[in-house]
Amino acid sequence: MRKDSRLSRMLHVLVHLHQLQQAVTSDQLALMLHTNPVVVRRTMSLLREQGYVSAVKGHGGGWTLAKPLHEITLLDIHRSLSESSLFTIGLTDEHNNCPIEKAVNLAIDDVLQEAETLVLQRFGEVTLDKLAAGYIPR
Amino acid sequence: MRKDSRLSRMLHVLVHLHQLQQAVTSDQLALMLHTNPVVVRRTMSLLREQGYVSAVKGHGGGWTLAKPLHEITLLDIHRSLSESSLFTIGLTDEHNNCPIEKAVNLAIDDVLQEAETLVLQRFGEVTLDKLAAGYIPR
DNA sequence: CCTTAAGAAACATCATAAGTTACATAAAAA
DNA sequence: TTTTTATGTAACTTATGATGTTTCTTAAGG
Repeated sequence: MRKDSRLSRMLHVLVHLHQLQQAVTSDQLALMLHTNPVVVRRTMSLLREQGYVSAVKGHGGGWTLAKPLHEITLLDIHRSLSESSLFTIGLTDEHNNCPIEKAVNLAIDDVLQEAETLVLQRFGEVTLDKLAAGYIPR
Repeated sequence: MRKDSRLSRMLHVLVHLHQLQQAVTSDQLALMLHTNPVVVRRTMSLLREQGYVSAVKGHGGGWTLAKPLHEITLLDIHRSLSESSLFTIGLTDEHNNCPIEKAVNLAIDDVLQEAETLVLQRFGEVTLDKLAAGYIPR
């Protein structure tokens, strides 16, 4: 299944922005991420809309952090990037009146909800300054 | 992100197989799932390889349960269907010597591992006879 | 031998993150 | 003012893997 690596990429970018302490262009970030500047703008613009970075056009322009790392969590970035489900598992909804399908979906969804809650909570506990310092696993 | 609905579909099929108590053809299952008999064979054959169902060719043939529902868990079926990750989030591995990328991946993976462990454990606790009886959420 | 069914190979479809092209817009420098 | 540098954005292409389809083979009962 295709993976969404935007969270990983953007976290990487944000910590680098913090360390460089100056505006970095989309072209520079694209080189860093082995990708395209338009992909960088597209993804970074989601973070700009939520106030985590700002962009300046023209000479000397580029991207800078709009908040200190310790005020940004993994959850903040995750939420900025995606409204879609965390899981590759999907439910079917083709038999509105079938009690078996209902029970199956309930059982799967029950577990996935619990796991999603856990992931979001953990993501909310990790601020980006912890990544800059070299993350220590639990 | 495209979802994998095979788990949901196969659980649905297995509980129906139990209730019908007779061989059901791929064509019948395809009608039930609003899909194609070849898709049914392809997916069911993964369960056959693990000994959860058996298939008989020819007249009166079709698919039957090879184990009682109470001896099959959601985890069994999930494992039979997929070796790939549960999550739509992927990590990047483009900068072998970048400590920031390492820290980012470690932080994300740490959380996802914990969540995956939880999901697999919960899936292992749910036997299919509970679905047949009408699943009651935790 | 005919019919019914699974097994299997080869190919098409679909959705979406990622990648690309092209052009508009804004700001600083020449 | 003109040029250069940068983001903003629309439109399109590509890659990937579950899903869907076609076609043929194999096996079993009648």
